[in-house]
Amino acid sequence: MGRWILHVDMDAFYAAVEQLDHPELRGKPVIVAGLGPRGVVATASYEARAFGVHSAMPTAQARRLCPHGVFLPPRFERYEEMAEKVRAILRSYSPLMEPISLDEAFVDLTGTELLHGPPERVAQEIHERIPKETGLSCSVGLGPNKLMAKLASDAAKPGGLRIVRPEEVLDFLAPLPVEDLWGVGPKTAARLREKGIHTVAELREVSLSLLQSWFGRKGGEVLWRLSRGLDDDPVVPTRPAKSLSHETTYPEDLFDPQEIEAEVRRLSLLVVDRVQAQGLLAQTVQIKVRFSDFTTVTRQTHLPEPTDHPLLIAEEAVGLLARVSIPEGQGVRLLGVGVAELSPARFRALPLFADDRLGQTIGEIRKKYGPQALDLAGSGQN
DNA sequence: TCTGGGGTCCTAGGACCC
DNA sequence: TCTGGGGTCCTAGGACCC
Repeated sequence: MGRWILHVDMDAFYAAVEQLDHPELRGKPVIVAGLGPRGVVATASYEARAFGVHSAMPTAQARRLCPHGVFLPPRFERYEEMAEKVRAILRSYSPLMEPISLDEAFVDLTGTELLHGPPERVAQEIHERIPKETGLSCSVGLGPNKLMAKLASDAAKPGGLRIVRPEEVLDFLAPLPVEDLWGVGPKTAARLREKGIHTVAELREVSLSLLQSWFGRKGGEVLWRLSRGLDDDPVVPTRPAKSLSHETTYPEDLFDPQEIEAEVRRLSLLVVDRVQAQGLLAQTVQIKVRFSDFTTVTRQTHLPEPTDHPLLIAEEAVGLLARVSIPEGQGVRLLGVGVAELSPARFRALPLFADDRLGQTIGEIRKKYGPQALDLAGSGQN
């Protein structure tokens, strides 16, 4: 049976929320960005895009392009609030609603016809309701799968609605540049371009076996299917997180080994706070170090048993740090700490030492009094 | 004033085993 | 005194997404 998948993409979401909350900013170039020396643009309003500003661009560059722009730091709690409003609207049409980020979501409308009418009409209704009820503009795409729904909403941007019916898929895809396909990024696009392949129509001419010889068994097959609009990825409302991490890019590179170690402990505790808050245990600890020249290394270790113990995890992270040799003359630009192999804490194994409640206690104190209440030796300010 | 932060997935290569 | 051939597990790196 054919599926109907809808994709909603909020237009310039963070900037639009700022313009909603601050009416005097409407019609002006608004740029939500990291404001530090190494910040990047999260979202530029369409007025700012006219100056060439776009997401992921260094804020410094955006300031040069758009000196009169209004630069604001992100207010994620507020965006989350508005995202939830949008999600509530979407959920009223199907329980199969999958948020992709704060500003995007898929809805599986297959089989909702008896309840809500034909998917084409539902798409129109959603497209009208979201601006009416939230004050924010959105683009809506409807297609036979996630791939086509997303490409349809891309084509509808900004503020439009686009429906791609199954029989229209191949013609719709044909003229698109390959990098429009989900999963084809700059590297893959460049490799395809070298081979003279620029559009999806051209990609479709390449045999499966040739694609596989270029991009591996799996990668080749994915490209082959994408170019034909084939995608059976299901809409999944919630998936358990597979990893949790915190990372920081420092305004200036770090050189002092003690400071670097203290930062790794600090990040570890931030991660553990989240692990405990979500009632999880982790069995893998990983760190990430980026040097002045932007080269990045990672180290990870598998623990003998799952844990949410702040000291244990922090010590593991510091141990991983010791396995990283910082190249001559390089400072540390970014540090990250993460955990993976997560499991629910209700399956916690009996503690090795019955009276070791220290880890729990640290977590409880930090929860009650905030992360500064109890830092590990060496991670304080001094 | 070059390049965020939080994720997912895939692959290559070495260790190890039979 | 080069070279087996799987299979699996683990780690590090990289591509990609928003």
